[in-house]
Amino acid sequence: MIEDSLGYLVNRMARLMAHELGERIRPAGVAIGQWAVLLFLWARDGMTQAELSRVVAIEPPTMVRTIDRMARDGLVTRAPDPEDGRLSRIYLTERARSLSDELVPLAAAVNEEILQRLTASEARALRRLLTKLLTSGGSSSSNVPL
Amino acid sequence: MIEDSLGYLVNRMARLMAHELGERIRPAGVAIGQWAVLLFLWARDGMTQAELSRVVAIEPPTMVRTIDRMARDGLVTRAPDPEDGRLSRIYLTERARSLSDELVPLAAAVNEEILQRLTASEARALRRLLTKLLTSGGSSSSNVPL
DNA sequence: GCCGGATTGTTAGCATGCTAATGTTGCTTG
DNA sequence: CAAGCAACATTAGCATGCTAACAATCCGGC
Repeated sequence: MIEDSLGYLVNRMARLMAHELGERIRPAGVAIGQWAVLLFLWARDGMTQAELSRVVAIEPPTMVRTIDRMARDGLVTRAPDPEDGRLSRIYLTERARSLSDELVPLAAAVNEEILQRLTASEARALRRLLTKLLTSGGSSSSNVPL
Repeated sequence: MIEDSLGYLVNRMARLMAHELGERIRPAGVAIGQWAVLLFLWARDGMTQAELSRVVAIEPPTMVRTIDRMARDGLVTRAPDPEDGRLSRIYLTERARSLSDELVPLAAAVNEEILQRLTASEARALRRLLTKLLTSGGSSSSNVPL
C-alpha cells in the first residue's frame, strides 16, 4: 500500500505544512520558499548565496531565483563582496528585518497546531526520528559553520 | 532553531526521498510525479482524473499536466467515459503495465535503505506518527473508496 | 608570473505544485 | 421543461525545485 510508504507520507506532510505556513505569511508579502532564507538572514545578515544554499539545503540555481524574487519584493538587496569578486552578499531591507516580530510567531503557531495532534512525547520522538534520518545519511549542512 | 521545525525537517526529508526514488525510476522513463499515479492505476486501471487527484492528494490542474506528460511519454491514454460526458478515464499502456514488476522493487529498496538508519520499532513509530498527523487533520483521501 | 583547478553566480530548460477562472456536462428542483 | 447548481476537465499564470552548462574570479603550484 502506498499509504505505508515513507516517501508518500513525508511528501504529503511537507505539502500540508508548506501550504499552512504559506497562507499565513503571504499577507505580509512573503512566499513560502523565502521563509528559510529569511530565517537564516535574521540570524546572520549578509550571507553569500553559496552559504545560503548550503544551509537552506537548496541548489544554487534555485537560490538565485529565490533571491531574485526577494529582491523584486523588496526583502533583500544584493551587494558584491569588496574582497572577493565572486561573492554576492545578501542583505535584508529594513522592512524584511522588521517582519521577524510579526512572522516568527505565525510559524511557531503552525508547528504547535499541527503537533497538537500528537502527545508531547510523540512530537519529540517524531522530530528526533526525522533528524536522525537526515543527519545519518545527509552529506551537507552538518559541516557548515553557522 | 529552524532545524527543530517540523516543516523544515519534513520538507528536506520529502525532497531527499523524491530525489532518491526519482533517480532510480528515471532510466525506465518514469518521472517522480508520475509515480503515485502509476501505483493507483496498477491497482485499478481506468480511474478518472478527478478520482486520481483525490487519492493522490494533488489538485486537479496538477493532475491534468501530469497525465499530459504521461500520455506524451507513452504511459497512459485518455478515453472519454461512454456514460458520463464529463469524465476522462485514464488507461495504462501495455508498457506501463509491465513496468510494475521492474519498478515496485526499486521503490521498496529506497524505503528499506532509508529506514535502515532506524531500528524496526523506530521505523514503525515514524510511519504511525506521520499517519496520525495526516489522518487527524486531513479533509481528503480518508473518505475515498479505493 | 601564470596556469589549471576550485568556487561562485548565473542562464536555460524542465517537472511539479498551487490558485483563479472557464467551458462543458449532468443533475435537481421548481 | 427550464433554470440553476454541482462536478469535471482544462487553461493561464505563478513559485519552487532540479540538472546541465558557462563565465568570471580566486588560489596554489610550478
